[in-house]
Parts: sequence; structure tokens; C-alpha cells
Amino acid sequence: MVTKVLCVAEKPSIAKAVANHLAGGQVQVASIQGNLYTKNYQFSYDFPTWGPCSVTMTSVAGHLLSTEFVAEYRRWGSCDPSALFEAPIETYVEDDKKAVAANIERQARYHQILYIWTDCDREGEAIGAEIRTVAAQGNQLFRQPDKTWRAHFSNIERAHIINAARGPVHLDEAQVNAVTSRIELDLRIGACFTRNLTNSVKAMLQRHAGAERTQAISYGSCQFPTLGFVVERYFRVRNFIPETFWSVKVMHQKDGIKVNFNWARTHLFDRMAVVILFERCLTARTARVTKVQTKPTSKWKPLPLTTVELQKCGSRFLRLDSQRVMHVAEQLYQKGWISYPRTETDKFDKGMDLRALVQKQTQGGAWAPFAQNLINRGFSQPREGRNDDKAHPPIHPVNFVMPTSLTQEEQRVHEFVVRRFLACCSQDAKGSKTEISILYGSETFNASGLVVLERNYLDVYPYDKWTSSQDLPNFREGEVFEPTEARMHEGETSPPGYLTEPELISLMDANGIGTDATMAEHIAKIKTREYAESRPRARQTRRDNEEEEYEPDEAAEPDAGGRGRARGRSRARAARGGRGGANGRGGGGGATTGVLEFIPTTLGVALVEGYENMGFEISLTKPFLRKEMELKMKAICEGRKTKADVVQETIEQYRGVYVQTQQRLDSLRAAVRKYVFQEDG
DNA sequence: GCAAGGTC
Repeated sequence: MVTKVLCVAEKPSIAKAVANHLAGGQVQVASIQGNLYTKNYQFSYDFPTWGPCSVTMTSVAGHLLSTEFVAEYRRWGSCDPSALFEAPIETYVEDDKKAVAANIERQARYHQILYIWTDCDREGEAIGAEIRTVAAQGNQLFRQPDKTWRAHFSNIERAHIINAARGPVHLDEAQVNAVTSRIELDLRIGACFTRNLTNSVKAMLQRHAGAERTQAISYGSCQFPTLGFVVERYFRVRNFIPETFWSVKVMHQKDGIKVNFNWARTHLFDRMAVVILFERCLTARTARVTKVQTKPTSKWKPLPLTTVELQKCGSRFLRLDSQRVMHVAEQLYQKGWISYPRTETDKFDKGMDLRALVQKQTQGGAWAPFAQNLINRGFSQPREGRNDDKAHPPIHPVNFVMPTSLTQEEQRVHEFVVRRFLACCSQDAKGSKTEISILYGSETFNASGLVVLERNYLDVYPYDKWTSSQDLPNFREGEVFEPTEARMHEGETSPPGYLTEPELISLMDANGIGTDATMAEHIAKIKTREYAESRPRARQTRRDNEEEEYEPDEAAEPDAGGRGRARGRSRARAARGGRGGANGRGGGGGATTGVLEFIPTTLGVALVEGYENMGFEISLTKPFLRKEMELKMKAICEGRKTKADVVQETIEQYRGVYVQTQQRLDSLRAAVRKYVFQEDG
């Protein structure tokens, strides 16, 4: 008698792909009752471990079980919020998951082996355990430890999947425990602090505004640090004090070309020092060329596309906020045009046939000739980033679709994904860079020029800019000349801008706030909770000596006109919120760049400052607590801690914080009065 | 009416 194996994937797409690979064409598909997306695939397969088997492959759609407080604690008034630290909780199947759970429960009765094919990450491991729980409800057999197995795979290439099918392993209970700990802690802490915060502040707001605030004032380990980033930058902008600086500017005209030399010291904040150095230049009268160097340079093609990068690029180049980009990408994925859009991986698996994917893009679209050229001769293996989530490849096009059959927004996101992928498979751009240094008095000044020789990937990836500068005249080392113009320049540092969406995403990513799948939701949440607002950033013109920034082509957009305030900061400096750059004068125009910037509401500011002023050692509005949780989960995974340890010690920690927030509630109330009610003192 | 994490 053949063994019957029930395979369950984390999502329908994986079930379909795996079934097709294993079945080799001989597969029967059946719909399940009550769910449009989940299918059961039937086929035969000879697993080395179990011999010839009759296989049913199906899927869930993410987590199958939900966790909640038992009924008596669900009503807000039913208990003191702090009771939620220890209130009993239960796991159950949510209504919209019932059909999928019933399918697994029923199928379990007819099978002897449960083979889990969820993503190979922590959440996938936990989802696998949930599937096992539900299967065991249908068939007691699955309470036995050796009846449930798990496939290990990191992509859905045929050979890889077939290889995975040969080596089933056990579920990693440590990873499962790490996730169930997180779920329990997020629930208890989130619910407790949210109810308490709402009780403490809502009545105050209503008394003042007279209006009903129907919304809770929520606390969450991701949403609060997200708000914290926005507020921190807001204060840095508001508290910014401009500083005057001085510099020396040197221009020399030769062969009809004006060359601006940049002072090696950039600028100094001491006027007298600059006066002295400037006078030495004038006294010297002539400058001597100390270096003329021309060397090849290149601009690297981009890394394979991750979710975080897609969201950042969406904000910068496509004028779509992160939630919108993800929604559109999700649709493109479901229609089968692009690969799974939630991935942290920025390197392609060696075994992937990338040329075949490029080939598909030769069928049409503006990029078709470029793709054809890659096939003919230009193909180059993509660069490899350092991230691999072991669950999904970088985002890439999987099939050709005529752009005209897509909606406007889909076209923009799809075009970006295709162009990014083709850029990854191209050669770096090549150029020649000339650097000239002069010694003028005691000071060194530099000028550089770039000639782009081969555009390569740039031809398909207009989101990157790399253009030849004006040709430099010929200088020779040792040459002496009297500069055409030398003058002292006075400037002022300018404040950093408000936090933009790409910057916020970078900060969340760097600090482990949220995951690729949830970051956009956390950003949306601080908006719906009315903690922050976003608006398109006013357009600002670029400062002369601004380093290269990679901006979308804005040529088609109306110019702000005039001498708008210098953009004044490189992206990197802006992210650090460091000292601003040189500042010209004049206001920004009315036009916008489209990139969203975030400004906290008065409530958002009050919440952050109110909690900050409570003076806890570890701040609720900074990312450290979330980082700590991440470390604790890791400790569980590595067997250094148990779930019970982690849950207990974390709850004790927050219980302490809770008691203190109660004692120092005045701080929060004062902040609300100060910012929301705009009262003095 | 609460969280964050999956996913359709």
C-alpha cells in the first residue's frame, strides 16, 4: 500500500510551484470549499524517505491560528489594564481561516505523513507548528513526533525543490517557541499599554476639543519607535540654530573653460582663520598645479531588489508611498508577472537561469532592445548583496506582460522591477575621472571632471544619474597660474529636512523595526492614529557643489524657479540629521518633488515627549526595546533561553515600566497640555 | 476600540 503524504505550504503560489515540480505534469487540481485561493493538488511521488506515495499538496495563507485574551478580558472595562500581563490567552482559528483549517483537518484523516513546506524563516516554522496543531485535531496520528516533517528550501527552482523533497527534517521547536513568545508579548504589552494610554489621555482630549475621539491611542513596540524617529527629526529641525561659516572660492578660466576649485577644508566656522588663509592665497598670487590624475572609474550597477529597496525607490522615483507600492507589487505578483514581493534577499541563487528571465523581456516594452542586447552579448552576472532570508529570491520579473494591459500604477512598479532586474544583469557604467589639485598659498583646492565612456546599465535604469561634467582644460603638473578669481564666501548651515519616507524606511530597517512585510503598515498606522502626517516635500534647488544624488529625472516637471534654498544636505547627512549644508537665500517654490516627508501632529509630539520626560532608563519611543526582543528571540532559537524565561522576564520588565508610567502620568498630561492644547508652562 | 506577524 502506498503511503499518503499531506504537504502544506505557506501560500498558494508555493503549493502550486512545488506540486508542479514534483508531479512532473501529472497533477490533479481541486478547489476547496469556502476559499477561492487555496487549492489541493493530487499527484504521485517517490520520496526517498517513504517510497512511492500518494501526495496531496495544499496551503494556508500565513498564520492559521490567532491569539487573544479569553472572553472575560476582551472588554476594555472588564479589568485593570495591568491584568493583561497575566490574563489567560487562547489560540483559535479566525473566521476567515476556518475553510483552510477545515481543509487541513479533513485531509489529515486520509494521510499518514504531514510534510510542512512553509517558508524557511522563523515565522514559517511557527506557521508549520500551527498546521501541525490543526492536522492533529483531524487525526491523532499527528500527535506523534515522527509523523510531521518539514522541507528545507530557499527558492522554488525545480532542482532545488526536488532536492528538498529528498531530505525532510524536523520542525525546529526553538524557532516556534521564539515566535510564540513574541506573539504573546506583543499582545500583552500592546493591549495593556494601549488601554492604559487611551484611558489616560482620551478623556483629556475630549474635554478640550469637545469632540469624540473614537480611536484608541495605541502603543506598540513598532509603531512607537516609528513615531519616535519622526518626532526626533522634527525637533532637530525646530531646534536647529544656523551657524555662519566662511570659505575660499577659486575659479580659473583656461581655454575658454571656467573651472571652479573646491577648498580642501570645505569651510570653517572661524572667520578670522579664513581671512588669514585667504590673505596667504592672495599674497602668493599664483597657484601651482600639484596633481593631475586621470583614471578609470565606474558606477556600479544596483544590487538585486529587496522589499525595503523597492519601497524606498517607490517613494523616490515612482511617487508612490510605501503602502501603495506594496499593494501594487502584491497585485503584480498575484497575476504572475513578478516574483514574491516580500523578500530581504539581495543575491540571486547561483542555480537560477537569469538569461531565460532576461529573454522573456525581449518580447516587448521599451526595454526590449536592451534585453535583446543582453542576450546577444552584454549579460553580466548580478552583484551579490549580503542579505539572504533563505525564503525568497530578490524581486524580479517572472513572465512577460504587455505594459499596456496593466493599470497606470502597475505599469510604473512593473517597469521599475523589470528595469532594475535588467540593470542587475548588465555591466557597470564605465568612465574616466580627472582630478586636479592646486596649491595656492598654504591651501589646497581640488577640481574634478568626469567623462562617461560606457553607459551600460544606465541605459535601462534611468533612476540613476551619472553624467559627464564639463570638460576640464588641460593642466600639467607643476604648472603655475594666477587664478582668474579668488574670493571669500560667507554661508550659513541650513537645518535638516523633515524625515522623508525613504529615510524613515532606512531607519526602521537599520533598527529592526518591523519586517519587510510590515514596515509600510507601521508607517500607515502612525498616520491613521493621527500621530503624524505626511506631505510631499517642497521642491528645493540643488546647491552648486552638491555631491551626486540619485534623483529621478525631474526635467519634465515645472521648476521651482529662482534661487531656491539649497537642498543643503546629502541623503546620508540628512539621514543622520547632521549639520546642514551651505545655504543660499530665498524661499522654495510651490512645486514638490513628490517624496513624502513626515511631520508629527501635536498629539504625536506630546506622546513622545510625555514618555521621554518620564525618564526611564530604556525609552519606549526608541528602538532599543524592540532590538532587545529580537535578541531574546535569537537566544531562544539558539537554546540559551527558554520561552518561559523570556516571557516572564520581559513581562516583569514592562510591569515595572507600567507602574512608573502610572506614577509619572503628570509628565504625559503636561506634554498633552503643552503641545495639543498649546498651553504655556 | 488594543500588538505584530503571516498572507489573498
